[in-house]
Amino acid sequence: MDDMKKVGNSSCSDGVLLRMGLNDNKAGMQGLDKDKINKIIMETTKGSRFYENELKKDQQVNQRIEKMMQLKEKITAQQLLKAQWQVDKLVLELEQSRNLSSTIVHIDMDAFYAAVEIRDNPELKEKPIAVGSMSMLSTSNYHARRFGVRAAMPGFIAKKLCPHLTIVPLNFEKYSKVSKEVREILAEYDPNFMPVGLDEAYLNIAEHLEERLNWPEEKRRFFFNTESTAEKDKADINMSAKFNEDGYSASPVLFEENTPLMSDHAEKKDELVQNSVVFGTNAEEAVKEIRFRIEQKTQLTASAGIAPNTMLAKMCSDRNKPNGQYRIDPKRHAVLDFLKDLPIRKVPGIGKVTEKMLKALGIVTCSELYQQRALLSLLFSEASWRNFLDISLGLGSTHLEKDGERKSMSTERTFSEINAAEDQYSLCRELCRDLAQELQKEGLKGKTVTLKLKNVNFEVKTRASTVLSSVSTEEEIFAVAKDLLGTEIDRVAPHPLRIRLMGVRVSGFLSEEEKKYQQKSITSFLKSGKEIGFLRLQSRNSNQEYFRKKSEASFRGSFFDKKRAARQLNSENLSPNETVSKLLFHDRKSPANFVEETKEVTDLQDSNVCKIFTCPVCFEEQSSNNLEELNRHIDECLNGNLDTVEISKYDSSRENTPNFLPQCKNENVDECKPNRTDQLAGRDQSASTSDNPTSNSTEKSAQIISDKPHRERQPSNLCDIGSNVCMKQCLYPKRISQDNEDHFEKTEHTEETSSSYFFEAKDDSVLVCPVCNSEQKTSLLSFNRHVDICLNEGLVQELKEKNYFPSKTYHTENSNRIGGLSRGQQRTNPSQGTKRSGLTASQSVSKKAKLSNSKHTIEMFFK
DNA sequence: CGGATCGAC
DNA sequence: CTATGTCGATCCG
Repeated sequence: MDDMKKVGNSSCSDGVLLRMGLNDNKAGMQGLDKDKINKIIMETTKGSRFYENELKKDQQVNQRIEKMMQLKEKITAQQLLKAQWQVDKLVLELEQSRNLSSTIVHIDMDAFYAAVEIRDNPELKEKPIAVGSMSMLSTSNYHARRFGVRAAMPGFIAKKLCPHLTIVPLNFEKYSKVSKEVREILAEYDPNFMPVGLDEAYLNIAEHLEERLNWPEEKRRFFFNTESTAEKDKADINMSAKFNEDGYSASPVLFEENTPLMSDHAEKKDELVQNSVVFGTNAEEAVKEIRFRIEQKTQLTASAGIAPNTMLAKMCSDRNKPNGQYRIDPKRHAVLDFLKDLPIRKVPGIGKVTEKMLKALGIVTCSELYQQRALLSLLFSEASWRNFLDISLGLGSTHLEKDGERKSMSTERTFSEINAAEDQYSLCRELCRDLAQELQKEGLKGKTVTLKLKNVNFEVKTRASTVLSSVSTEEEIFAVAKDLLGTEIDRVAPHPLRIRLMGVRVSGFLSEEEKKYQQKSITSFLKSGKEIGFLRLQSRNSNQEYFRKKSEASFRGSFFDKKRAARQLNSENLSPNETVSKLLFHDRKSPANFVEETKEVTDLQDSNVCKIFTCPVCFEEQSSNNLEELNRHIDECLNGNLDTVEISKYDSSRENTPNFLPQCKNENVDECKPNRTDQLAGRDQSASTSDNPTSNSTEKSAQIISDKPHRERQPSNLCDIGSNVCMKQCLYPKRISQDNEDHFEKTEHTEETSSSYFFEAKDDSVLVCPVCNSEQKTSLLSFNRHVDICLNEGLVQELKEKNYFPSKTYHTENSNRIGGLSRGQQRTNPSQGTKRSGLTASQSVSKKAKLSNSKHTIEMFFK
């Protein structure tokens, strides 16, 4: 059987090979052709747990696509027409607000980590190298890429592709240092530039260009670095050659807004002789200057893109990589020309999945994306199709936003299987400790703790819990996380939880306001208590009891999880001494503590000291100094008013989604969408609707638009014009700089990541199954599976019987509520069977469980 | 709010 | 043997 499979596998790979194009060994001895790369990857990957999971994910995407296609079938011509009309109305508006006046530059260091390592160890030059570890690579040099060695590929596979590959371990400190050097240069051109990771940055050089116009030549002259090793000399020569070329290669200055003075170019040649170079005043020259200076300073090359907005600039920097640059003129037609045949995958934000879904609709290039705009508006969410529209029109951010406040902080680790609960708890605690440390560095406290688990089958789960009082210390976080972990352990009991990754995240941070409030109210509150002269005589027991009472009454019981008691008992399978006591009674500073204090104070009812109290729940000052009343108030707050608190916080922290579409008023036309009419009919009651009760005619709509001619386009990204634009903030790095734990490497991906190296057959060739001879229009991945299945008819039958091809029917079994989601079957509509394309993990657990005839449900999952 | 997914680096 | 870590956004229930 095993042999059979092996035969099947290799014949499958060969089949793929044969159909995928026959250009053998174009790269000659120096590399591998696509077929060989795919074959090797396939061979080393097949059968692994990872691979199986990839298959599953692939299937899920296929189901999403299927669902989308079904939706598409139901769309009537009329609906499409109406959508077209509406979208085009929006297009007009967007077009009107097109802003071409910014000059955005995207700088991207070439193969950054690899380049740094090569620079520091010339031995590596000319060799294929990658940076990372045997389990994961961050980047590779261009030589290695010819062998198919790419970022986000595990090292051991890379080694098979390229046995001579040298893998250099990561050295973040070094990269950071180089990055800093580069940033020093960038800051001269735009003090507000926006770094992205260590190797990329956006600049808005509009101001610089203006000033630059008046700069004397000497200010634009830069010298070659002369103190040199042999290598460096060589580099310099190459450099000057390159810039010489670039500098004089008929640059399209004709349509430049900032046309350089004639003299700029004329003198350059002479200056070169003197070991220096003078750059012109236009954007391209300025960017060449930046790249030149970067190379002189760091011996590393960068690529750059220049365009009217960030999206375009980024795509431009990709164009002439490595060590090149490209500019899109700030003209509408230039933008559209650039996009015309550009594959959507090149667009930042369009990843593997979106690409595949759009491809199913026949959309590959940006112009096709535009052509299908009406259809897309019916098939995708509003955020999505608006984004698509922006893309196809070449619209993007024309200014660089400061990083907003961070929204979450997390840490996670991958390890070889851990299945002992005890180890899992201590690991969890460790993660909480690290996280707490980082949180405190930034003075953050959050209300939501999320636990992330990945089992040995690579299935990822997250479990979150939001508490009332914010957490920030190890103990506080762990108090929440351990419960989440506990529930997951219970869930699979008596089988062990077999995990390969655990992570902890804290989110829902308090705003500055809230922090101050909390601080003030707590301290004043406690101070009040102290002045009353309260004594600590509470026994732990009574605390616990009070605690439980409160929790039962409190909002959803979310904070004081009902399961706490159960968990207390359950955790005795851990080392009793340490764990139980630590798990349960450590939280002197945990949220619980607050309640304790509350009780202590409020218990002292007969005290008669005059003080103003601030309620720790609603933060309101209490007019009464009567402790009994205060006590009652707090009780009320804890019981009833929580909703109010929650809501007000919700309101203040959430922006409303702006809706730019004029109201969909055409009731006489059929529903705009099969399913989501709500999204077309905007919630935005913009003036236009009142002015134009029936915005049916095109003239009317044109009217609407000209009424507010230069209305700033509100970008789909809400932050763009957010209220915090004015907040002058320094750029603080969001990344946790973690330098501990050498066996848990932290990697960073800088280029061509996207994990798309995995079976991505970019070619469009139709795959024909060598067994059943049918054309397979699926991905290589699915194709592979198909052939496997074909090779074994019996298996096919069996799978069919077990309903493995879920295109038809299977129902949720509420008995398998793995995710803790109580999803009853209030829906009896049979068509619901089709509605389950977006399988959640828990759902797919039930699916799998069903497959196995419910013999085992969860066990097999964590097997 | 919680959970999953996507996408970026 | 051996398939990352961190973050934001979005969608759905």
